[in-house]
Amino acid sequence: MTMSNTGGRRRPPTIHDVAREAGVSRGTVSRVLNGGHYVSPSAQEAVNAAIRKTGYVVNRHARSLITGRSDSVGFLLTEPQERFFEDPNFNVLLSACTQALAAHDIPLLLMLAGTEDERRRITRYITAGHVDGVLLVSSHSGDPVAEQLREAGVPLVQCGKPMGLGSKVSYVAADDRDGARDMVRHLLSRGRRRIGMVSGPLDTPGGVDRLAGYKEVLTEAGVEIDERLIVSGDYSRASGEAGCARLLAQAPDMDAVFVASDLMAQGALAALRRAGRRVPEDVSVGGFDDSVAATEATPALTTIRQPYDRISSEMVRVLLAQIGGEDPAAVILPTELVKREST
Amino acid sequence: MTMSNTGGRRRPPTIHDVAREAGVSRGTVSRVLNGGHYVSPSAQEAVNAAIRKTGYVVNRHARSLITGRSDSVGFLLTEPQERFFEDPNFNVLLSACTQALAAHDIPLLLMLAGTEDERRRITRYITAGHVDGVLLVSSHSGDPVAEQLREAGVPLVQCGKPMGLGSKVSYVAADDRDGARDMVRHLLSRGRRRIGMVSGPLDTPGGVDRLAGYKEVLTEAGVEIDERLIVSGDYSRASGEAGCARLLAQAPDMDAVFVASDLMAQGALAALRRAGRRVPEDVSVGGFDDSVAATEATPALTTIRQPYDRISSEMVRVLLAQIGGEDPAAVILPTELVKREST
DNA sequence: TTCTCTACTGTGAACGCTCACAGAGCATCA
DNA sequence: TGATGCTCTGTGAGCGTTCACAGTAGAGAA
Repeated sequence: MTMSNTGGRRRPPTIHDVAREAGVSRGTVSRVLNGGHYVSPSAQEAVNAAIRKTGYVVNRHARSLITGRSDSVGFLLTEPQERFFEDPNFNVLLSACTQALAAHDIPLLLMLAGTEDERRRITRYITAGHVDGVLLVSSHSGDPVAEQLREAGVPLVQCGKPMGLGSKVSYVAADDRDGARDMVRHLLSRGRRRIGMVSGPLDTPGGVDRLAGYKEVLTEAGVEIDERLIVSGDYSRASGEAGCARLLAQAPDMDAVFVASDLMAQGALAALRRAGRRVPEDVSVGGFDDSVAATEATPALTTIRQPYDRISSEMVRVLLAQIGGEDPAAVILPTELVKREST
Repeated sequence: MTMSNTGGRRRPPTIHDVAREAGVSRGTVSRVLNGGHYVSPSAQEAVNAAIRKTGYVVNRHARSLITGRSDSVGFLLTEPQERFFEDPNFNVLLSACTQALAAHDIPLLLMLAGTEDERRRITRYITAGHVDGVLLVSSHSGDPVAEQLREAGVPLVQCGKPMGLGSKVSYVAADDRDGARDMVRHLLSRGRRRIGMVSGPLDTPGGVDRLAGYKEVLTEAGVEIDERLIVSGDYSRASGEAGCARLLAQAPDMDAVFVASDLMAQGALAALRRAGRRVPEDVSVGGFDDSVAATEATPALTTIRQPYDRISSEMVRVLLAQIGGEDPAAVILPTELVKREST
């Protein structure tokens, strides 16, 4: 009669139906559902059979209403959206986080805070308790959203080291400084001495730390730091191109350049090509990330691999621990030099 | 005393608190929350003031428990994950869908069905009613997940035309055939006659339709269809490179090639470069999608713009309509020729 | 006046689950 | 033997909403 055109979903079985089917009470079914402690093996078995038979799936809304947990997690991106489109790393991160959460049966809610309006709406949504915790991607410093969430006591794990170190916030990051050291040592081992650097934004720890590693190794090796060999970009391809062009203008004798992201390195390759420099014969190029941009570039980029899969799983691990009541934690993961054609 | 280290969230205000504050009953508050019909202006005003004062946010779990709706939507990707990493279009689609839903205050749950196991879990999650509807990205034919969801009566909108046309399922797609026609006409207008094609997979409507458009225009123009000028790829960069190399081997006199995706076109450019052909002097290259891959390519690609932002907003519109009880609908959106350096 | 209709408001009962509690059965120990 | 523990089970209450229903007040018609 009232069969709707959408196919007419029928009322799904409740815990009551399962209890009746198994010949036990709601309480027992609930106990089986939540770990099965204090349940006799026979009841356990009967309930599981009843669940299979009825096709029962727990109603998360009802559960959340009473537990106060939502059993869901937000993935919040406060970067400008274009970066999301452009940077292949976000995809890996997002995908790996989704999968890591799925293993715990926790859905991921994607939240994009582009405009001020969205930012406000999302903050309200989160602080209202509609997610248990937040995975935050925001490399820029002084993110007001992060601060607000922290104040509201929302479990939070940031991807990448946050700028204000005073605040006790969880984060998972690759060892930027050490990665940079490896790359510059590698360039030195190739006989390069006039090594340029296109760093990331200097209001981000990633930008600062990679530059610090670069300077550290050069100083160790007795190579003079030349400020004309240093510029900074914003991780976009275009800024890599512009930055490298500037380096070439300021220091025409540059024989290598360490670029703080693969995407910027792609841009740098374009600038070098336009300037008629051969890579790696005239100028070696080193990237950072080991994203698909590195393998797609011509020539393929030597780069520093950031273990995004491990970063993702650690972010999820730390977040769930924090939701479980543990203290915030910082995790730094090792990077790896990946040699390809550009050096 | 029991202040937890997470900062101690306090109990959020309920509809009851708002009612007390406003001096009205729960029912009145609820009515204000849901459209405000049959509420006096004075009560309306009092309730809104109370909401602002208490910082009340509706508890979605409680609401969902009684309405049966979850007020959330799943974004389901059944493609192999690598495509997700590689193809910039997915980002645009995902991001635009998230934003379009956000405008309706509906969160998006990201669901990646890579393995068989995940597929099963996700299907159960969806059919249990934990989302009101699903935005599905799956260009390949005979997707068992789609079929299962359709049978379960879950509102569903697919991105791209589905293969089995018999089944009544909503979809939003660009006009592939017409886009292909525009591109081939454009190549003809550049004086090209030996026009090759690297199509998409021929078990997808996109693959079939773009090839059909290609053949149609050539036939109209009186140009003979030469099967040696036609190969098919899988939309990946690598397959574009391999496909174009094969075309060059089979038909060395090829003077243009229409490649069914920008990513494949990037590969084709690489193959042409390696073969020593200049683009566009010796061979014109046309892509499809107008993704960032098109502007990043050297030379920048002439391509067919798919209106992904409109596709996204239409997908959301159609899905919400279907959740609201309307019949499934198909939407075909026009494409646009974008001329750049490669032709 | 009385009756009807409309605009508005309050109340109790759900929704499906978890949790605290009480209590039953059984073994162990003084 | 009774007290004490342990394992296991059922029951009622309640989470924060919405919804159906009943009911009130005022305007207009009979």
